Amino acid sequence: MLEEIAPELLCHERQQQGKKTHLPELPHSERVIMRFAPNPNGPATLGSARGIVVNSEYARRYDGTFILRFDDTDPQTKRPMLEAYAWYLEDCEWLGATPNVVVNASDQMELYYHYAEKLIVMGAAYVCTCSQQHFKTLKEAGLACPDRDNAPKLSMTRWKQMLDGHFSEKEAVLRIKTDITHKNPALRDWIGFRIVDLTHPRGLKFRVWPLLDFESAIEDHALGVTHIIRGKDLHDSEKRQKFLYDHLGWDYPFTLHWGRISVHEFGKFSTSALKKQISEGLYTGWDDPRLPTLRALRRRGFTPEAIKRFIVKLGVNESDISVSLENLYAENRKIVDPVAHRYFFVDHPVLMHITGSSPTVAHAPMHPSNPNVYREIPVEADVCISPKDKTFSIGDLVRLKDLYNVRIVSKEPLEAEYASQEIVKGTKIIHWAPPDGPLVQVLTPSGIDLGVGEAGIENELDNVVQFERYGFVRVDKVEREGLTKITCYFTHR
RNA sequence: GCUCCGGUAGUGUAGUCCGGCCAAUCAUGAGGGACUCUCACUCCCUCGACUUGGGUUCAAAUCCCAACCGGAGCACCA
Repeated sequence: MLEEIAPELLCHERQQQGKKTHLPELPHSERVIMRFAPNPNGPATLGSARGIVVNSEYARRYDGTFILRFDDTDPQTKRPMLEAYAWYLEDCEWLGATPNVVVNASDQMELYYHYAEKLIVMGAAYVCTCSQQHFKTLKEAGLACPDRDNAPKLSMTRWKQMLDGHFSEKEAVLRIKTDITHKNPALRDWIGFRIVDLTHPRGLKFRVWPLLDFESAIEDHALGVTHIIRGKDLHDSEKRQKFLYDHLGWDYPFTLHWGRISVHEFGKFSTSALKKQISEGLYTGWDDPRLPTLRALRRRGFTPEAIKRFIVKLGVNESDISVSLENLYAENRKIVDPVAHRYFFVDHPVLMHITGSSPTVAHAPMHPSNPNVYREIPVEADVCISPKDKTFSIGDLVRLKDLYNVRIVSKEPLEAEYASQEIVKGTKIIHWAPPDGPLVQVLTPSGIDLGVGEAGIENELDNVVQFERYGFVRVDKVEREGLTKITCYFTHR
């Protein structure tokens, strides 16, 4: 209908949409194949989520293909972690970014060797036996290594020697010819392959492994990648790879870069640093609520949609950014608040003895939007309240939410007497919990809050609920033997 | 040191390509108020930015030059 009346309006709509999501339109969008290419040396973090979300969103927008590729060709320095392959896939799926294709770079070794040999034959690559230090000196002076002019045949012989064990680690590398006098030293004759005498975690027994620039360049072409979005730390990397594309007569994909992202609440983090801290016992695991991993955020009860919106709103910008999780909290709150059941939870509870009341049952709405659906909390003559709420004075009227009003008789010990039933405007309202309620511990990014909750929370396993006046939490674990014990992960206020 | 990139409110972002409609958008945040049996949600109001200095022009956030500040790469890591 609208297409018929005003097709240009629809087009406009799409433009607006692009602006609204902060992701600008991509050029050459007729055909879009994009990839996210992590090294699975640890689980996905909030930083990885940016790569997953932005790449997959673009693929979706243009009806293209989203590829998850594991750049796992370093068995040594950034050694892949076996479990992480599946974790990444899990996290992608969780974020609604199920890849159309999943590949392991380490499965493509024959392909890389094929091109290595092709380049050697072409005279575009050579085996260099300079020491690391010596080559650096030459490079900085703009001088070629003597091996650079070796005949392709000789280079090929020496390449085979790299493969068959004639050379040991560090004794020889395969370099890609660029321009030894290029004004940017970083681009001069870079290394395509090096020797690593360490079995790959996946059990692969190659000893000559490609470095990122080679692997990624070949792989992007093999997969038909059309658009690349990645960190600007790979800026020079791209220029290196373009030399390879020139050698092979290929066109380099369209690329975009983003700057470094640092999150106020997490500071700067790296997968390797986290790995170390976990092994030292600083954290309980990769899903410790204090960590910026997707597994941790999931456990804390963040919705994938909120993470997606949070990331998309950052846009794609080359400037480095420092963002607060408050933005993520706001997004998540919008999603979770309308549906999260309300419960009372009192941390570090203190007992309030109430006189003059008869046993009753409090009716508290599961959600403020519908008072007809409520929890029932039996109350005898005592409740628990939070010490934070003990700001009242003797004689003050205090409203126990959804229960009744009491008048404070004594603060030490805490005693009150029943005052009235109906709400009195202007009365301080506090939440409370029955003394015999389940034991609840809330794991927060800054520590553990121990307290008591109300019955019913144990039925919310895996759900995000709101502990009134405390914050949102995800019910993580329920132990029912004897006294009910519940473990929650703090989401946000 | 060499090479590259970036600088719009506290934070993130739109606008910069193709100067004027930008006394600069939206979100988040902060302050205030309304609503509410939550310090949540919702609604209203307020706060707050074009790094600096030159130049071009009738007109500059937008173009040019310089400076300053910030970042990245210069690994047999990704």
